Amino acid sequence: MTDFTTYTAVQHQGALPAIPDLETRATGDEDQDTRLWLRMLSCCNLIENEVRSRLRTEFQTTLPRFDLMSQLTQAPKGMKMSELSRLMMVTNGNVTGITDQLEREGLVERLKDARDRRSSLIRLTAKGKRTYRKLQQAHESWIQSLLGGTAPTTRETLFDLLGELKHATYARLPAC
Amino acid sequence: MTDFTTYTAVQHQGALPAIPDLETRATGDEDQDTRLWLRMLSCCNLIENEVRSRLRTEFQTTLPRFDLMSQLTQAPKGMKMSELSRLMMVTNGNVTGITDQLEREGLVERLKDARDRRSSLIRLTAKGKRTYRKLQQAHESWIQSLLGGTAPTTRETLFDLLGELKHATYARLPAC
DNA sequence: TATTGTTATACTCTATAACTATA
DNA sequence: TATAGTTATAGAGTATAACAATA
Repeated sequence: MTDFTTYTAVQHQGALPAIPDLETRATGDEDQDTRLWLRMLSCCNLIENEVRSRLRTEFQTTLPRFDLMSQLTQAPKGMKMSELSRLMMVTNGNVTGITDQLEREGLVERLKDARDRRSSLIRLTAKGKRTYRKLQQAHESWIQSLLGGTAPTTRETLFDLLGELKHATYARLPAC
Repeated sequence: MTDFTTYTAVQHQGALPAIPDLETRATGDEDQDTRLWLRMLSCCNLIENEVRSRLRTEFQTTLPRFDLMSQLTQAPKGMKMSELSRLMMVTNGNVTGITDQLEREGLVERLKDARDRRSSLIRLTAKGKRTYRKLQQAHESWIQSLLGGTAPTTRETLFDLLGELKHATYARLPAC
């Protein structure tokens, strides 16, 4: 094993350009699982960084805020904080913080749950729905322009195989 | 289009368990690119959250610090800050901050570049190399246990297709 | 003038833990 | 006792911008 030969350099020699990212740290002797992981991570980071940057500069918002609003579109009657916390995989305290921001801007509202006075239900306001629609459309066009270079068969196969991988991985998380 | 039917629920009905994550926000009417993106993102987040958590609890460190050390293993004679910044895709100021932390702990050292006195070269110390080796071994075993449930043919195909996607996406980034 | 790296600042996200109110 | 949500705290990462030293 040579610790200092980059995997990227080996694979791309004379053909494809080297991409500066996480994957360049692969050294050629990783096991196959690690190579797959680093490659998937670098794909995600390329896109995620771009999306975060555009959400910030074009809409003055963030991915977690977009995510929270997105979750709420599926619960027109409102969603409990604890449910949001579970779906977003962050702690209750963090959901409170993000909700506070969105509430101050009039994008979501807290409703009292009559059946359990400890709980509140969060839902999008009319303004929040309008705002989300714009965000979602912009997001979709960004993704299309970033991924549009991928062949449809590649995309479909990837989608299916990532589904397999996701479920295999999920089942192996200690928390499950 | 129905805005409130979750894609996850539709796809998994009666077969696979619903996984609480970003992908649950898909509503069934996204275009194929967006569906692929959300699925890839949720795969990454499942693994990344687990890795971040274990780096913190088991090694009191973080992914960017691990990443920086990892980049340095490929430059035994040292790497410039600006090169690190480019590879890690973060700003110079942030590389300075992470380097400061690692230097305080004796894991990396700054060397003066005789040819350009503005620059410094960063490299792993002996202690840093030992620490990195432990981290890398733990990381590899975590990934193997998380991805080990994936069939080898699935893994190989994913690896190749993600390579395609990565290069197609990279070419479409505005910054390029 | 441009580049390398540092410093300062402000902000978001995150985890942890203590706390209140309710069940 | 347990649960839902809030608050407080501390820390990390990030972007932006001003700055010094050097090229």
